[in-house]
Amino acid sequence: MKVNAIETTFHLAHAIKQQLSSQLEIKKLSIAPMHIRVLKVLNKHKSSTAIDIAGLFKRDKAQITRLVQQLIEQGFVKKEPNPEDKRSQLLVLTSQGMALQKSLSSLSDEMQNQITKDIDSEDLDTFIRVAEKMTKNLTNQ
Amino acid sequence: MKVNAIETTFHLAHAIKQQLSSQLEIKKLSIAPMHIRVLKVLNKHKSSTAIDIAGLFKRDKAQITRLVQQLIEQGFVKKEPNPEDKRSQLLVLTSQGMALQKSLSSLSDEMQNQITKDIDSEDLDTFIRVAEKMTKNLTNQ
DNA sequence: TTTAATTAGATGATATTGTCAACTACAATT
DNA sequence: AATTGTAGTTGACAATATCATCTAATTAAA
Repeated sequence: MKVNAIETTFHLAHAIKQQLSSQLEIKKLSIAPMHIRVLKVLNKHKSSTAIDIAGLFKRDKAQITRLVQQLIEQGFVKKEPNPEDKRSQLLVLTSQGMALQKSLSSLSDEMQNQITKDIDSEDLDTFIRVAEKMTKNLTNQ
Repeated sequence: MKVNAIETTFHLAHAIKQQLSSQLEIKKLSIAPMHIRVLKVLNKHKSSTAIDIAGLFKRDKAQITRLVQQLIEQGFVKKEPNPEDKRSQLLVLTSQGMALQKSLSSLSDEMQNQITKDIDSEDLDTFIRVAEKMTKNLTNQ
């Protein structure tokens, strides 16, 4: 039977979201997946702007504005002036945000281990390489 | 640099959705991704019930009720009594639904070709196998 | 250098996807 | 016959996403 890469990807993405939300509930972390991804970016690339994040995730900037607003309301992120451009602001984790990011990062590691269980590392590399190539095939067409 | 299977999957799933919606717009097909997936299932497995679809996609049955209601309103699906259970109904494509499915299926084939371009078939098999294993790792835990 | 075009971000409107709880009607179990 | 379970519906609501429009600031062009 011919199997479909699109359908397979949708299934996997949905399974990840469900497992993530169940793990978040267990750990009493009340935060949505997209917020988690934003925190992760801000932790890795210090001093990103909203546009940087929009570009990274290929999302509309309006969505990023709202995600960031909510993270600020919750006290996980703060804005700092961007010396290079007065239109934009640098987004920085607060100490609360850093603490949350630490918990989220260990949860993410656990999930990563669960997902990749009994998959050999060569196959895993192939999976990543193929997934990235597919993404490229779709966006650079 | 360590790459993350979760993030990679999210990127791919999003790229697929964006490309799909852009292709649908080009082809003047005004239908949402989940509706497409439901039509596809009804085309393949004749006489499915709402619960079958919910199980297949691992979605809440409330969502399936609404997807099906919309497909019925649009004239693509009809309900037929289920002789085996008066609580449920068999969901069947109308002739309009079959016609739409045909267009969607060729669009899906085109996208499948685009996605898998310059990926050798062994790597593609590995991708599918690994993705399915990951999904299993997440759901059967 | 003034004008014109572009860009960063915010905001309103709206669509899609998803879940949970409560309900009805029917089916299966005890 | 009474209880329990299941199929599907409905209401409420959250999360994700995009589009159009606006402002203020920046950059490019005249």
